[in-house]
Amino acid sequence: MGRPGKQLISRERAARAALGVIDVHGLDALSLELVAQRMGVKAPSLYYHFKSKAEILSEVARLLLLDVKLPKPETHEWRDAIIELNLATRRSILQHPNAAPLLLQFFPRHLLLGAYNHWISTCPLPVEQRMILIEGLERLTFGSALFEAACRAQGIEPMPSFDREKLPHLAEAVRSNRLDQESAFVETLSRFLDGFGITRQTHAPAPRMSEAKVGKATHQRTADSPRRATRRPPSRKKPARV
Amino acid sequence: MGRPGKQLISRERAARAALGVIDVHGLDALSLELVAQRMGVKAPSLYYHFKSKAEILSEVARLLLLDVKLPKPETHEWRDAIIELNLATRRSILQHPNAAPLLLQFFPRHLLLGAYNHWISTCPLPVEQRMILIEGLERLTFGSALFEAACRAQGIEPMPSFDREKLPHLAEAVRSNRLDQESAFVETLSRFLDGFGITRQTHAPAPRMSEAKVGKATHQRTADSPRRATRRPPSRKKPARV
DNA sequence: GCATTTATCGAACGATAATAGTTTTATGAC
DNA sequence: GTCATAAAACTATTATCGTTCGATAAATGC
Repeated sequence: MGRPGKQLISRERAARAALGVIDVHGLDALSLELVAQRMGVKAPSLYYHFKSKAEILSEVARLLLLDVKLPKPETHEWRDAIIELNLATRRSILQHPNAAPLLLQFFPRHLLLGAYNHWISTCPLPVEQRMILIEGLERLTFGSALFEAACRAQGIEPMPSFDREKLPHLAEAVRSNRLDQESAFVETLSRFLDGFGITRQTHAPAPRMSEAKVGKATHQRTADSPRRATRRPPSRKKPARV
Repeated sequence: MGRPGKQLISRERAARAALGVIDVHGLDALSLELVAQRMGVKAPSLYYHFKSKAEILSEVARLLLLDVKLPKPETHEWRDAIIELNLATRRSILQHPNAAPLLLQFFPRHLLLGAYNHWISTCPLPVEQRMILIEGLERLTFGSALFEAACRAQGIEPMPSFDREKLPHLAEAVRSNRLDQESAFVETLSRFLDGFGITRQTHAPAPRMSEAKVGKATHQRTADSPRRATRRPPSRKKPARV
């Protein structure tokens, strides 16, 4: 064929094609031939733009984070904003559950450094604790997203079936847990931030047991506390995605 | 050769051989031929005991959790014990950084259910919060271990080098963070438990970081902490550390 | 002692990542 | 405009690896 009039392959286009293949056929079934086929080219041509299959996968991992839909800043205080950001990150990852494991091998942390710098600069904590907080959030968010992605990719439930008679306390705890996975994630973030003393900063004098917190935050739930149905993401206006 | 006098291959032996290969050569370089070679057999023989390579990898993932050295129970209160358990889990995983990613694809959660049942039964929280706590700990522990394993497997540092002039706040936070990865992990667990109001019960004289029992990062808590954690969002505090 | 089952091996197949060399077209200097 | 060079695709090929199949010989059971 020789050199075509217009360039057929770019790193971005190839990565998107690969992501598409992974979404449909799964990570194990990804072959360069499928990627090339989807782009209307032949497999070896990819080696002009990438030096290996791993390099393509690395680019796919980059895509997963590049596509994070950032919530608009400024509107919230630090705690709310960081929860929203991590939630948005989780949602983006879970849009491609089959590709998510790539984030482990090819984690593009440099993509995050700018954001980290910003969040650290406004973090209401002593400086020597800020890295701990940021890294903890990172592990929670990606750990949570990756494990749930793995479940979805395999079509299994997060909690496998087990003998309720043999594990009664676990069964009771599972039964009593009213939160879906996303709400549980937000709750987990909230608790972690609570642990650092980062609570919702109302401009009124600090309430002892603040109601109306951002995420899902948690009050002691007595048996008759009316619980909001299933999910209530931090932003009031944003409906949870399907 | 025909049938040998003594069975040469067992699922366990094969999984251990595979784990050995992975430790030395990495996950990508794992081939059935290397596994068989290490056992003194031929590759196709493995298919008498496993139906696929994936099944072998699944067994390897099981090994990673089976080999967790459980700390002796009863000696600590709930909080310390759960931190020790998660720390032990993390250490076990990090003994095989190259194999760790297998835990994502082949997570043997059923191995954990018995332990979860036990920890839930003694968890000092309202029942509807216990699952959130346990799952949060799971994500933190495995997320942290997997990401650090990935770093070690690739021989890179957790925080990549960056331009200190462009990201001054991040640089300052990194510089001020005195905790190594393991201590940071324990600190993260502690903060998360704090967020649930699960604080240390002992009123012993405050141990300094380096000599604390569980890791280095159990911070002393003021003696008036309520034990039964209904809800106590800790107000902002500055633990005197370093 | 003989048939059956068990647990290995050898050979071969198909898929696939990667390399090498070829071809055609666009680009830039004169 | 012409021409040399680089760009960007292709074809052909190789090597590796997961997997299957049939053969084989030792162990087991009646």
